[in-house]
This record gives sequence, C-alpha cells and structure tokens, in this order.
Amino acid sequence: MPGRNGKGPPWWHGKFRGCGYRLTIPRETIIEVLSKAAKHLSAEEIYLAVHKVYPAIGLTTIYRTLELLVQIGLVFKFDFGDGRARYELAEGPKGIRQHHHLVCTNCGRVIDYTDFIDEAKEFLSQTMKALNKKCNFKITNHLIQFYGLCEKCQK
Amino acid sequence: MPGRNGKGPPWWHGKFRGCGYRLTIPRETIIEVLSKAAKHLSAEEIYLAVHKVYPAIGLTTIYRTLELLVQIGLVFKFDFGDGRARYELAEGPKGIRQHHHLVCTNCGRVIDYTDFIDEAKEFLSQTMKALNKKCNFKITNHLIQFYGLCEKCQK
DNA sequence: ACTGGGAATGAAAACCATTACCATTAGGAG
DNA sequence: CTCCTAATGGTAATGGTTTTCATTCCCAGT
Ligand SMILES: [Mn+2]
Ligand SMILES: [Mn+2]
Ligand SMILES: [Zn+2]
Ligand SMILES: [Zn+2]
Repeated sequence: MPGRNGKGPPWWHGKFRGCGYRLTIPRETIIEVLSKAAKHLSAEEIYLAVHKVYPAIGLTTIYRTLELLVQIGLVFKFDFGDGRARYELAEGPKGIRQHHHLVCTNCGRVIDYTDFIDEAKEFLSQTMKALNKKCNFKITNHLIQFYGLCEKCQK
Repeated sequence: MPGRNGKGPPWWHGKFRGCGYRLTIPRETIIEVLSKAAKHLSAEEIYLAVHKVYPAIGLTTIYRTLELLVQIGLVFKFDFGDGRARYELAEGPKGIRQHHHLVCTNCGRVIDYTDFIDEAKEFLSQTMKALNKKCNFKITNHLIQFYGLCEKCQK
C-alpha cells in the first residue's frame, strides 16, 4: 500500500493535476527522492540524488520544483541554521506524519520527535482558535523547534 | 527605571564585562538601536540606523556584534522567510519579554503575540522535561511561529 | 496518432546576504 | 600614560538561491 497501489498512479498525481501542473520526469524523481529520504535534505543533496537516476537534471529545476511542492503543501521547508534550506515530504500515502524537530546547536544534528504530539495538538488547537478570534489571523501552518545539546554534545 | 537608572551604566554592561568583552561605541549604539526598535530589524536596517548617529560604522561590525549578542543571549535571531535574518532584543531592563510570532505568508507582516503565554509555558515545560528524559536532549531554547493570513490579506 | 502552444527545463550569469581577509584603530588593565 | 590585543571597517570573496533565455516536451484538442 505504500507509494503505488499495484499499477495505479502514485497517490499525489491527483494533487498535481488538480492544480493544473504537468507531470514530468524531474518532478516525479524529486518526489521519489524525498519519499525515500532518511533525513532532511538540502537542495543540493536532492540534486545529487536525482542526478544519479536522471543525469540531465539541473539545479534550477530542483529549486523551482521544491518551491512548487511547498506551495501546494506537499513539502515542508525548514531553516535549521546551517545556511541552507532543508526539505521534507509533508505527507505520504499513509497520511500526514505530524512531528517537530530538535536541533543540536553544537553539531547541527536534527532529530525528529513524534512523542507528546497530543500535548502539542491541544496547545496548538487552543492557540489557533484564540488567535483567530483575538488577532483575526487565519493560521494555516505552524513551526515548533527546540534547540539544545544532543546526547553526544553534552559531555 | 528603563535603560539607565539616573547616571548609572546601562543594565547590560555587566553582562559584557562578565564575558570579557569590551565596551565600544559600535556595540553601545547597536544595542541602543535595538532597544528603540519598534519591529524586527534586519542587519542592514540596523546598519542604517546606527549609521545616522555613528557614520563610521561598518556593516561587518553589525554582523559581528549581532552574532556576539546572540551568543550571550541578549538578542534573538529569527528567519521569517524573506531571505534575511531578523534581530530582536531578548530582554530589556524590565526583564525578558516572552512572546511568539505570527507571520503572514502573503504580505510578510510579523505580529508579536503575547497572549496565551501560560498555555505555551505549560506545554513547553512539560515537553522539555519529557524530551530531556526520553531523548537525553538538553533543551536551551525554543522557537514557535504561526503562519497564515493577516487581517488585511484574508479578503 | 498528430500537432500546436505554452508550460517546464537547464546552462549560464546575476543576485545578494553573509563571511573572510587584513591593515588600522582604540579599549582598558597594569 | 603605555602596551597589548581585541575590535573595527573597507574590500573582496563566498555560496546558496534566483533570473534569464533559448530549447525541450507535456498534453489538450483535433
Ligand atoms: Mn522532520
Ligand atoms: Mn518579536
Ligand atoms: Zn550535537
Ligand atoms: Zn498579510
């Protein structure tokens, strides 16, 4: 069930068509790379990974496609403070994988943290409602990051 | 009580001396500018403001000083997605002003939001404790930002 | 299946915030 | 007041991202 159901098209094709965007090899490959990524990739890392299977790719297309994917909500863009943007698939076939990030200020390591999501959800939903009423601000997204020292860097 | 008590030195001089840093006109002026800033300033905006009262200032010094101020915890550095870093005084003579940010994804406006801090504190303290134990991650700082549409951009 | 038009691409150059370099200045301990 | 060295500032370099523009190719309409 992950990716493609038998021979059916990947689950995200509909999202593309719905927005009037064309399906191209670069776009397919970039999403493919992102879906297999173990960690948060930079544009250049994505470029290198795509280049292995599709050498004609250009770095420009990587940037343009990532911007597009962020726009339609398929990809999240992060700044972990290392001078380059990091990208991560927002949702897979299994749905949205809700999580936040721990960033080590010493070695730069980034750790996904999926625990305590319930507390976060509670806090977030309350805050969103309140902000909507008080500030008349329509919240569509949020960012929570923790900074500190990872296990190795504490010694 | 704000800034200087009568003729006494500014409240942050101690922090500088304690770290072994020298007190210079550029540093004094940069903090001065930040303490009077109505909003979140970029390095260039700070440069222009300092330049008015101290024309000999160099942009390099702005960056170096801001890095220093961030390091000693006097200044917070933010990325609101407009391609340049934004800086904000972390604490004033009245103490730390705890708040988070609402970022309009359409016009880029950034709104300070100080309400619901209690809920945030509760959520944060719980999460920090848990992360400390479960992940062995020593949290020293955190970032919470909400993205959406401001009042004007909703129409 | 074919074709036309416009979206998408890629190579190269431009952009621009930030950093490195280095000769000069000046804070402040003694 | 002197000296040592941190701090400064002008300039050049860096490097991630964007712009430009000629070429390619997706795909709706036939
Ligand atoms: Mn993640
Ligand atoms: Mn603020
Ligand atoms: Zn670490
Ligand atoms: Zn707005």
